[in-house]
Amino acid sequence: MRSSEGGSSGAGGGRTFTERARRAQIVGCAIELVNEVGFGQASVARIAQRAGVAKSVVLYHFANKEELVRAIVGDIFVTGATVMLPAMAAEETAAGKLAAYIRSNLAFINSHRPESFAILDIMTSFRTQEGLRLDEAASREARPTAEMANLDPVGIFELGQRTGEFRPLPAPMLAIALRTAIDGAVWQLSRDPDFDALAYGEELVTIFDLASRRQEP
Amino acid sequence: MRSSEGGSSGAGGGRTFTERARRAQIVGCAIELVNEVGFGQASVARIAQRAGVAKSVVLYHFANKEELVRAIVGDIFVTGATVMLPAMAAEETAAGKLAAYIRSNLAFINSHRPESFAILDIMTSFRTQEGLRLDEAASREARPTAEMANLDPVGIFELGQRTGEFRPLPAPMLAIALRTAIDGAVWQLSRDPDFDALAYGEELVTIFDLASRRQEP
Amino acid sequence: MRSSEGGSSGAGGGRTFTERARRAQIVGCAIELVNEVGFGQASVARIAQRAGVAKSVVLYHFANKEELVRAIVGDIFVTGATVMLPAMAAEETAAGKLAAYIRSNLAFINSHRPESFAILDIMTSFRTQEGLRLDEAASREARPTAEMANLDPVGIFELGQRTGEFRPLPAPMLAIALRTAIDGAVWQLSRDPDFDALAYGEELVTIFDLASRRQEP
Amino acid sequence: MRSSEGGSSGAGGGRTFTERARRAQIVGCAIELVNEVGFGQASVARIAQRAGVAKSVVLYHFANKEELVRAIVGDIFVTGATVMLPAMAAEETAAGKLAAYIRSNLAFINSHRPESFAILDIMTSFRTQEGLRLDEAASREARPTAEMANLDPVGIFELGQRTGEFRPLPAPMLAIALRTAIDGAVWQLSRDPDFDALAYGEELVTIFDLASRRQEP
DNA sequence: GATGAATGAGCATTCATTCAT
DNA sequence: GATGAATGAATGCTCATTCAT
Repeated sequence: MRSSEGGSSGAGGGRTFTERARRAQIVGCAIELVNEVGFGQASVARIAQRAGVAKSVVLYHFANKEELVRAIVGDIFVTGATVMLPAMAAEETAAGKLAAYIRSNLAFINSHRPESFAILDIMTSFRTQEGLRLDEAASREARPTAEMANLDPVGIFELGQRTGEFRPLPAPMLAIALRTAIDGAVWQLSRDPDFDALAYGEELVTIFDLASRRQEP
Repeated sequence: MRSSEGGSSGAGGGRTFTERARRAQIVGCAIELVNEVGFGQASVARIAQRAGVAKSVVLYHFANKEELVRAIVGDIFVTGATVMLPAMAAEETAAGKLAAYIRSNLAFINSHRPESFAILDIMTSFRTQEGLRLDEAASREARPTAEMANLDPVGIFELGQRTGEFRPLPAPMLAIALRTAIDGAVWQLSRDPDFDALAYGEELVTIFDLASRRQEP
Repeated sequence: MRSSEGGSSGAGGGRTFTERARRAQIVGCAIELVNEVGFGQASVARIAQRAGVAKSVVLYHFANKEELVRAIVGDIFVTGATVMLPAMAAEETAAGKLAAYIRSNLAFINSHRPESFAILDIMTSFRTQEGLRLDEAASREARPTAEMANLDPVGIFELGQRTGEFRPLPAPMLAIALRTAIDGAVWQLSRDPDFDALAYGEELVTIFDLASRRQEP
Repeated sequence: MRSSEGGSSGAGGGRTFTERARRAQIVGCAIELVNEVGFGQASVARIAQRAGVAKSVVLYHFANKEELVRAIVGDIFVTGATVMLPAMAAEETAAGKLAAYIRSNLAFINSHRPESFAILDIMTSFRTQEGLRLDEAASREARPTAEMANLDPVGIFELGQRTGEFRPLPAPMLAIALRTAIDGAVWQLSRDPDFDALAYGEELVTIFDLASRRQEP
């Protein structure tokens, strides 16, 4: 019997080597599959088939499909945060952090396309057994998935206002606009693999710089 | 036997009054349901149940589920275009059209929340039998769904550059950023019904005005 | 879409002829199967197979397995009550009703063996989704399944005491002893088809007559 | 490799202390679980979980689930016989043995409720791989499980007739009625924990005394 | 002694779809 | 126009069992 605990934190949390390897393999195959056929068509059976294991193996390692989905999302968020948080921390000004946020996010998207497509699909398609989307469920669970919280750019806009770098602006709204504009790269990339995501990132840096910085008289 | 033709164009295209009414009723119920439980859980059976008709009635009026989905999306796009296109046409400058595009789009989202939630869900979740998303399928079908095309803001940015109103900018990228930033309102609204979508619209007007207009020296 | 309502009362309650026929056929096959392999092995698939229909047909007519089980049990109880209640009503004395209860019950068991075996198996094996046995669930449902209540012999023992026919006795305990002693015929019959259930009934009449009637000094 | 032999006789038959302890622990947990969720829901996995061991440990100690079930039933029967047989042997008359049989059986039921519930559930629900109930399988196996045989009250009724204590009566039928009436206490107790099983036993003593003893003219 | 890993068969249930009426 | 009936494929999940370590 395996497939309990659930958490995505704590490097492997007591799992054996074999288990960690299998879990990683299954998560990887699931991401690829979601990518190719969409989350709606990514059944446990097809995931198992793609991983070359029996369907029951998947459910041996993940208590149910929801756990698998959470593992996928957790994995990707952690990977993303690992890239983005240091990049942001390296900057001191709000404008610097903002640009670092955008650039590191788009670099991640560009180099982790399957993961990015998968997470966008899962976030809109997947519902927990209680009918909630994953982010809604997460916010109801007290443990607000530190990674998700830290990846919300609202803090940057608030900082910029406190320091006077930015014009007076509604930080939460700019955060929403920025986050979804970034998602636009994922959307576009999944339709056009030749889309230049990094250039798009630079354009977003320009847009949000122009849109947020204090106007010189 | 009914349920052929399929197209969403032409006011009811030869359909009887009863038929048009039934189709509208079913489409309406489907939108409500997608809204409540997500597209993944919106089966033909549940849609029929909600409409108070037999499951087979739904498939009498729509050849298959894909046709129903196309009807839903077509319906909403037409409704949206009916509001947005005149608003844009009433403006002469690119900046005016841009503001009108954003404001009319957010007004539509704000007053047609179920439709907006549904379309966002369908666009990411639904795949045709060949495995394509609806917009991908539409662009492959030569008939590129006039409405969809007209609602792409890329033309506005191109216009603004031709007239010199806007700074030199990559129009397609700004179009992506704008479209997805607008979608951000739908996302947020579906999590927080008290979100002020119109104020968000005004902020987007500000952001994209700052971000696109020619800088005065 | 079928398979709603649920109740076993009201002769066919609005169902079409075809539906009533299919339901009856499926219930019949289920009884036979429970009889042969035990309730634990009586899966929906095997029931359908035995009925010569697709598995989904069973679940088209019964919302889920629990509904099917309830239909089976309800059916048998109604049939049993139809035989037993008039037999008891025809007697005036408590002793007469008691003998009629036992004889009609054993006559029913003897002539409806598969049904009797099935109901005994279901009553001990089956649990509702909440983990309750069927009789426990029924008593929690306010609607205490009139048939079940009327088939409880406790009233007879109470009557006999009020009329003075019977010795002072704890009616509920005698009712339990009687009901389970009658079940003994089902148990025995399922092991030895040659067991003389009617003679056993006569012996039970003797036992419970001797055990309950007022002792002459 | 362990888990062969199978028999429930012989005090632990060559097993080590650890092994006997583990088997006893698993059997105990299985009884508790059957008690709580019913035999149908008592999977090997859940039994192992409750015992705090790996699923494979259960199947290391018992060749398969059937062996575990046999061990459970054997255990309980032995325990029951240990109480009941001496109680009966202490009496000389058939009436005395009869009363002792009933009283000791109900005392056992009252003080070993989980065991009693479990055995009733298993006896009706469980089928061997050949589709037989456990008692049917036992009688086909020549080795008729001494305990089971000795716990059949038919001998008492036969004795009572030979000695003239009892009226002419069909001993096997009274045995069936008595055994199942006793089971009635288990049934009732599992629905109502406050049921007075010992008083019920006294009532059964009365009933079967009245029902079997030779009538004085 | 004990267990982690794997597996295939089976489970109840849901699905979009077909078709005769 | 509408529907009841039926269906096969697929869904997520549980099961007892095997086996190498």
